[in-house]
Parts: sequence; C-alpha cells; structure tokens
Amino acid sequence: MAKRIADSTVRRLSAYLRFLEDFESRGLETISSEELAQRGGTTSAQVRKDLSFFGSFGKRGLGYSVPELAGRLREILGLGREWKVIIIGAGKIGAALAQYRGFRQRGFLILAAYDANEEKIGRNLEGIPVRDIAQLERDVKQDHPDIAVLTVPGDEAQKVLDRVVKTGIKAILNFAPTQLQAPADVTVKTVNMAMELEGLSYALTNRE
Amino acid sequence: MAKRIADSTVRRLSAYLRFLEDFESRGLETISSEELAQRGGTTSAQVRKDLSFFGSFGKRGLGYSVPELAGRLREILGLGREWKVIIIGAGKIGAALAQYRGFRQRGFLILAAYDANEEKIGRNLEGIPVRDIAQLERDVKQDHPDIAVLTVPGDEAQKVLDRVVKTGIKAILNFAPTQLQAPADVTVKTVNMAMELEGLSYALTNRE
DNA sequence: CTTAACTTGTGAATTCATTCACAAGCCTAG
DNA sequence: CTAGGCTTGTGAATGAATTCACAAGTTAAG
Repeated sequence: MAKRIADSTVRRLSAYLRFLEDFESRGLETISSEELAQRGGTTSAQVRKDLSFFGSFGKRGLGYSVPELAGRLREILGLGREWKVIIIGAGKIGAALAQYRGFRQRGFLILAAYDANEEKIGRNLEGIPVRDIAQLERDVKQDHPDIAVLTVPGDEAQKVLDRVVKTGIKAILNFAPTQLQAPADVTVKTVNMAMELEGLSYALTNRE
Repeated sequence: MAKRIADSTVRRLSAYLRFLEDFESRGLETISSEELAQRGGTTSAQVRKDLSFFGSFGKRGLGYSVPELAGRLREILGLGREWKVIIIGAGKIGAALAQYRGFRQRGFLILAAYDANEEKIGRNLEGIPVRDIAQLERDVKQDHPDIAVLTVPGDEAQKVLDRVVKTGIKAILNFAPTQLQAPADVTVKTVNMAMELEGLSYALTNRE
C-alpha cells in the first residue's frame, strides 16, 4: 500500500461503498464509474482515478462487479474487522452517539462511555455502561479499545486527549469545537458543527 | 467580494476566529500570523494568504489587532447578524443539537424542531418546541428561518430535503449519512460520522 | 469473424492550493 | 534621525488534486 492516499480520496471511497451497498441490496451485478460518480456528486474520471490507487478491479466495456468492488473497498477501509470504541463524555452528544445505529452496522462496537459526573456513573446509555473516567487507564489496558470518541467540553478536550493518547489509543474522533494537538502517530478527526454552521453563514452572506 | 473562496479557506477563517476570541478574552491586543498559525495547525504564510483574499488588515512589524481582526472575520463570515434555524427530526441527535450552546453563542437561534411522531409533537426539547412536520410550510412562510438542520433517517433525508428546498430555505446542515442532491443555489453541508469513522478505520489499517 | 457500442485505466494537461522568499512598512532603542 | 529587529502582503514557485482524452479491452449483434 505504498503511496500516501489523500484524505479526500478516502472519504470518497467511503461514499462509494455506501452506494455499492445500496446497489448490492437491490441485487445489481455491475456498476460503471459513471453511475457511481453521479450518485457521489463527482465525475467518472475521479472515480476511476480513486480506485486505480489500489489496483484495477473493473472490466473494460462492462464496469465493476458490485459485490467484488464492495468487498475490496471494505478491505481497503479496514472494515473487515470489528473496531472497539469508547465514548468519553456522557452528555447529550455522547448519548446520541451511543444510540446511533450506524456504528454497530459498520462494525464499530461501543464498549463503554466515561464521565466524571457521579450522577451519570453506573447508569446506562442505551445499553452502554457509563463508567468513572478515573478507571479509564485500567479499562483500556484490559479491553484494548481502538478508537476513542471525545464528547467533552472544548476547554477540557486537550487535557482529555492527552490522557487518552497516553493509554496508547491511536485514533480519536473529536466533537469538541477545538483544534487539538496530538503526536504524529495518532489520527484525530474533528467533527466541528460550529465550523459547518459558519460555512453556511458565509454562503448565505456572500452570494452573487 | 469578487473571488470565489475555497471551502477550506472559510473553515480556517472560522478556526482563526475562535483563537482570536480566546485571545480577546485574555485581553491581548495584537497577534501575529505565526501565532495564529501555530494554534490552527497551519503556517503563517497560509494565514496571511487566507486573510489577503479579503483585504489587508495587519500592520507590518506588529501583526494584527485582535479585536479588529475578530470583527472583520465575523463580518466576512456573516456572524454580525442572527440566523434563524429549524431542526427537522426530533430524535436523539436533534435533541442533542437543540441543547448545544454553541448555536446560541454564535448567533444561531433555534426556532423549533419538527417531527412526524405524534408522541413528540407538542413537547419540548430543552425549551425548543417540537412541532408537527405537517405545518412546516406554513411556519416557514411566517418565521422565515434561514437554515434547516436535518436529523432524519438516511432513507428519508432526500425527500425531506426536497420539501425544505421548496419552502425557499437556502442553507442546510445534514446529519444523515447520505449524499444529497440540491439545486445549485442551495448550500448543503453534510456532517457524516460514518465517514469520519471509516477514515479512522483506514488510518488504523494502513500504517507503515 | 467483424463491427459498433461501451467502459476501464492512465499518462498528460490543467486547475487549484500551499509554500517560498523577499521588498516594504512599522516600531523601539539609542 | 538611524539602525536593527519584526512582520505583513504578495508575486513566483512548487506541489497536489482533478479533469481530459484516448488506447486498449470487453461484449453483443449481425
């Protein structure tokens, strides 16, 4: 897997996989780059270029085998296995995520949520136990979660992140509206609603 | 405001504004592009280039006036006014957003949430009324919301979006894990957690 | 077997975004 | 007033991502 693949490429692969699954469930056998492109709001050349980074699995004149390409994309994206996830911060957003079915559906298993608030500790979020953040290190050592989802207030996010990084977790999904600093071998993805909203505000304001 | 500004640029402006507000609250008067860059995980040249699209408001040798630049960024991003927001879908994610303080703080006023579920209609989400989706068109005509946040299941998202677009709303923040089609004069931003997670999965899988 | 209609895979061309590098401006100290 | 230290603003250079365009396969029909 020599080359460095751009983030935007990976996001598109993820989108293609979603369409393929839709096609798969409707029993279609093959799909062309053009069809895939239209669904994904891009161009057929883009689709082919994206796929070409990983090999060539289409048939000229015919297109791509839907199940084969779907399988190949799952493999590339690392979705062939189960990933263990912990949620840090059992507030409203944490709770909403805990019940989000998309996680389980794609092989992301939520082990637990952590919080410092005594009233929340010991309770349940849609079947997911809320544990004391104090036992984070011990639990990680035992359960080996792969991914930590941060849903803590912005002013605590960096401190919590540092702590999570120290446990050895290498992938973080951050919902705090803060730019976080992490070592190079740790991947942090930030979902920043404030930023998206401001993007909309900008678009509404600057129309020609 | 002649030029077309890239999406990534707008996102960075939004990030700069956040740091500036932090600086502002600590009473600092000026800031250099280098300081701004370090906070935002970018380079000083990038910061200056981003700002230069909108004019030149720094002082050579000194840097930027914090309050002045913050004000200018708010103006560029259209944050000088209040934007009215409606939430469509009063499920867990809708509820989490309804209580999210970041909205109000940045001038986004949530008017109401809409749902089709009779048990939810008439209730309250953190003080925000849940109304019948059937009255959407009537309410929009009266209240003129600027932005609609979609937190409906993926398979309904396109249908709901079409309906929202027909009411004349021009900006949509979509939380459904679906690629949506909208006319060119409507801005749709999608927050896709599944995609971010798969990005993490990819990163964990493809390490050298 | 031949032709026509498709569709892939991929170098080359183009467009877009980031980084470099430096003249020009501003401030402070002496 | 001058010199030295900073920092901006911006063309030019570089780098990255996207689009073009076409040879090379594949299929189906005649």
